[in-house]
Amino acid sequence: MKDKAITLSDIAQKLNVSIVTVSKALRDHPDISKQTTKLIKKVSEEMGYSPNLMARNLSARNTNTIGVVIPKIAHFFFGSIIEKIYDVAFENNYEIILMVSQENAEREKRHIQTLLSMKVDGIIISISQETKDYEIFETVKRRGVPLVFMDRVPEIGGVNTVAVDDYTGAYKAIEHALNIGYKNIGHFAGYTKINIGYGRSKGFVDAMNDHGIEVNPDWLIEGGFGEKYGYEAFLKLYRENNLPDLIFTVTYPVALGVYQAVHEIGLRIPEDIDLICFGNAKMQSLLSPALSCIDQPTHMIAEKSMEILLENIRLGEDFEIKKEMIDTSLILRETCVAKNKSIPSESDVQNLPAGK
Amino acid sequence: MKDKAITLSDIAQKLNVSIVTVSKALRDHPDISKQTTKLIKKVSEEMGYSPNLMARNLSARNTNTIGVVIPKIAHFFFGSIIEKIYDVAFENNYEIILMVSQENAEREKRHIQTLLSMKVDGIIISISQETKDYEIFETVKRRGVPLVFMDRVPEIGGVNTVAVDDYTGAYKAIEHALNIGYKNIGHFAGYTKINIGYGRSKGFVDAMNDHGIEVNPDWLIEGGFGEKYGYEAFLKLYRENNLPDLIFTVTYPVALGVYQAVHEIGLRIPEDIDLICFGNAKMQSLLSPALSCIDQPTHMIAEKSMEILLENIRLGEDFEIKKEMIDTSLILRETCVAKNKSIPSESDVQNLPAGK
DNA sequence: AGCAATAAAGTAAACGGTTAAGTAAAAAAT
DNA sequence: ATTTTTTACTTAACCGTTTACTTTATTGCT
Repeated sequence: MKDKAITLSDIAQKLNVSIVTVSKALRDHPDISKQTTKLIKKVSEEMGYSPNLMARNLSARNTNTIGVVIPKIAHFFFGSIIEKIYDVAFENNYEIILMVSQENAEREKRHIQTLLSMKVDGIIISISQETKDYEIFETVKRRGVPLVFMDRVPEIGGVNTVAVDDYTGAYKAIEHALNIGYKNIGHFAGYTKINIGYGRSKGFVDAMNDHGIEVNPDWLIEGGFGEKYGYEAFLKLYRENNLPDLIFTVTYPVALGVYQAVHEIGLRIPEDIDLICFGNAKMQSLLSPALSCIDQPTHMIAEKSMEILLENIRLGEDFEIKKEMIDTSLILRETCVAKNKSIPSESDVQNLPAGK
Repeated sequence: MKDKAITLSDIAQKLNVSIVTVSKALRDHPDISKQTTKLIKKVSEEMGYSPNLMARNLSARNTNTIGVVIPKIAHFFFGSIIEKIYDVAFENNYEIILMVSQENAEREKRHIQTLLSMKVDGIIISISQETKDYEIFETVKRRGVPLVFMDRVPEIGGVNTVAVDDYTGAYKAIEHALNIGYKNIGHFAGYTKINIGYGRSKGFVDAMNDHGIEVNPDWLIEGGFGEKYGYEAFLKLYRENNLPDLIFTVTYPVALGVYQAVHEIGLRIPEDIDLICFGNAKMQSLLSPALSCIDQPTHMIAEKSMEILLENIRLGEDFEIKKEMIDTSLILRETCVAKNKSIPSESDVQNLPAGK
């Protein structure tokens, strides 16, 4: 009942030529005459031939495949990065093998090993919250597999990185907050072991200090990058009756967690507690109030990462390590616009629905 | 500088045994003694061996790999389905090859061909908006590759499907709307060629008719499943000065588009225009007002799809086609709760941040 | 006309594994 | 003590391609 897949050999037999002739013809090799090539292509089309990629990759030793490892997928930030990566890959005739670590270092390691086993031509990775052991990355380097760290980068040398300028982004946001009159500012900082946590946190602290304000240690809470952490951190402060006037959250999900908690308690944003976060998402402008943020252009992160990786793949040993820093911009909506007073924001043009 | 990857042959040479012995030992084949097995495993560990999956899959003719094709990825619905699929695959020692069609039929077809070329063990697909030609799916069937259609299913027989009970979900929602007093109800219906569009639309129409209300054709607008369509459809009605009291949107992004337009115009939800949509997303409860919806359990969709596919893979020819229907539930928040009057909703327990 | 160059194929080997079919030595059965 | 079975390996063949090297016929050049 079920058709076996057509192979080069089937076509060769039918046409009474050798397998190699077919193989060459299908790849427009000059060895084969125009005529024969045309015939072979026609017949293999008719027979419904599709190459066995396992065999091809095995023998050709490159797979035209890129491995991507991310910590989470059902999140706007990674979702849109991934979407762009897929698009760029498609344009360049590469396939993507996507792995999701679920913020688990052990799983991340296994995924990378699998990618190596699959002989991907290169790897883009955004490391998990818990990744501490960088040994596996050394292995990747030793294998000569091009590697780009994206957004979350470890502190090791000799690797390509595409990171957001977390420090400056956070600094600018806090500076703005101070300018409109805030002094009691808290920070939900996530994991400060990772560059993004560290950079944002440092930007916060420096901005405060540079403006002569001391950071209240009770208001600088570490934890994670997800909603749960924002939710709990806020409840903790609330229960202690020790709320700042403004909270700067390390990610947008953390801010959502705060929204959730604030909603449940029955407080109002920004009157009772004001908020700003690092990271933009389409729907922030639809929150009530619309959430101001530091925008990190996900498409640019994805494009740059792919650009660097593809070039690294092309040049091989001749490629020189690149460290890319992506600029952020402050998007002000209805939070953090005036101390304890909400004013309508300018319409947020960037968030218009994207064209098809 | 760069290490070549270790192969079976390297290990065999070092230990003065044959390649086959190593291959068998690593897979705990009974042919090889406990002792030798242990030694071989130890040595290959030390040497950092990792199997070449291309080679393995080529000769073993199964890849332990599942292909997944979805139309979009940076959307909550697909994002969370994918996340769950990855988890289930991981637990079952399968790899996922994810392809994103971007709602493009041509691209979808190419992706499926690639998956066939990659010799995936099975395919899960949610077809694009525009897919009309089902020929490629026949090819998949003929090749004997297990196939599951998920959420968006075509009208062809003899295939596994996991679909949401769109009709009943829509029907119940409209019935509720009618019960609280709405009569002038519009529907942004997306593509009614696809099951999800068709089912939801039919549920809407039948519920209206069964309650003795005629559907106003001006208020039944077809288009797409994205924000842009919701945005534009709403503006169109607004400009024509022909707004219904309540709009039921085919997806959650369409509703977001409406929110966007409503915001920009300066109208209020639900006072000026009320809204309910098909599809749930974590952040809907944080919108203002919190958006009521028909919840489709993404995790269940993902789990069922994987369950059916894995069983189909296991049983092969003996497997009997399965058609799974997933129930929905109505989640009422702050929209569509009382005609032209917003009341606070019960707290939405399901949307508490998920535990780590 | 004679010989090198070129065009259009074909052959052999390799890619790194797996599976099936031997084989020699050791253990068990008669 | 001889045959049979089991144990522990090895050799050969194959998975479906590609690449490097030959072969054969044709063309071009002097």
